[in-house]
Amino acid sequence: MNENEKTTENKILEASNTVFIRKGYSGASMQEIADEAGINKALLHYYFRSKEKLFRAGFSNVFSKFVPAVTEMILSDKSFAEKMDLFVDNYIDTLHENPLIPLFVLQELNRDPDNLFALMKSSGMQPQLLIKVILEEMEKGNIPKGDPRHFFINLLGLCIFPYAARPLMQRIFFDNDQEAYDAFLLERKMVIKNLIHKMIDQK
Amino acid sequence: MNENEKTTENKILEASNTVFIRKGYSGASMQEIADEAGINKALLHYYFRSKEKLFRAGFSNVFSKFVPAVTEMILSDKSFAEKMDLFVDNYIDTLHENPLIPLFVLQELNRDPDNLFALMKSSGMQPQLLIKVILEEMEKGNIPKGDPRHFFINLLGLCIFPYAARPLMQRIFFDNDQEAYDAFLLERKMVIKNLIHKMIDQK
DNA sequence: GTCTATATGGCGATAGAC
DNA sequence: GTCTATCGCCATATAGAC
Repeated sequence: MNENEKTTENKILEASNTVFIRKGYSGASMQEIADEAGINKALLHYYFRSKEKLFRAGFSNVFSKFVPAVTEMILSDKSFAEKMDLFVDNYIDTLHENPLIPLFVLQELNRDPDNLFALMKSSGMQPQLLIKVILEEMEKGNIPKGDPRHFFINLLGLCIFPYAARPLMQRIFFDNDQEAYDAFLLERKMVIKNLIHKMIDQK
Repeated sequence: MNENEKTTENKILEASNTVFIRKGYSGASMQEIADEAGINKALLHYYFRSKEKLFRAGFSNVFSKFVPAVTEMILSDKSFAEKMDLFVDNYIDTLHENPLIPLFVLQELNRDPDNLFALMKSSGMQPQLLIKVILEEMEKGNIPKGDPRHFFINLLGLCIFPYAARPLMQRIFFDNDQEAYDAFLLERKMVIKNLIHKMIDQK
């Protein structure tokens, strides 16, 4: 499907995601979204009545991109260590293709947490499943016992932070060299997997 | 100094930080800041000419809160492991007292990275110093060799992420129980220190 | 469905009285 | 220094022609 075959609705949704992610909710304007979509401002309201409704329509789509990495990992019948490797690889790849999403999610998460939480549930994400898997592994003695929530939040922080803080980190540590930072981000797959292995290693 | 003895300028700065941190730059309005400060909108412009200038005046102050944790650590003559412990304890304490700052910084970092970078330098932060310390320890053979930037960004991600993503994490994993999440955040001091020790442990 | 034109309101910023 | 009143602009949203 090329550019001309896209429905107007799809063009709007793509454009709105681009702009909302770039500028945040308050920073984005309907005019800018219309320009990005190559249509008129009034048409946005024809399709999505209000800015808020347009935002929500696009947002669920964005959020759901990160669901497959988790579910694929949980459903696989590999060992726990291999599941973690799979998760990190998938998650970083998805982040790398959608590098602006973390900041976008963090912003929205502050603006309207209830909305975000609702979207997360409707997107089919089930973090409790992962917690359950971790607890089972602890029971089986495969990994050290502890609060699985620390484990999971460690994992997320290690993966997400370098993307959310990219503009600053790239300037501080890489002379604002974009390619060098991209390479660094991909290196992190190995770094994080090694660290996870140390976390689940029994001494 | 009680509420009445504060200068108007100070009241404005406090109010602007509160509102900017709560709503982000675009989301905050001069009217809301004036209300928060208990003064008139025009007075904001009398003291700080523009919204942008008001923002910058308050921001440098906020950012500088995180500098002491780093410098104190670097200047101490303790072992590397102890330095890391010191850093984590100080950093998490500061985050805990200013829990909204991470998100605020991340937002601003996307809106105007150059401004943020300039402020960071003028606040006296010298991340290169930490990199240098880590490299020296690697040379001495005290910690495993590797890219010190991964080490540092791991550290930051582990500390900062749970604060930046708090509204979501608290809902997902703690039934939105604020006290439970606060306790969890403070537990992380130990969790992160243990993890750091595993990172610097030579097998 | 898509456009131009416009209504309506809030925004940042300023003028000027006190 | 502090206020009220207001300017000019741009935001979201709507009306109505085609």
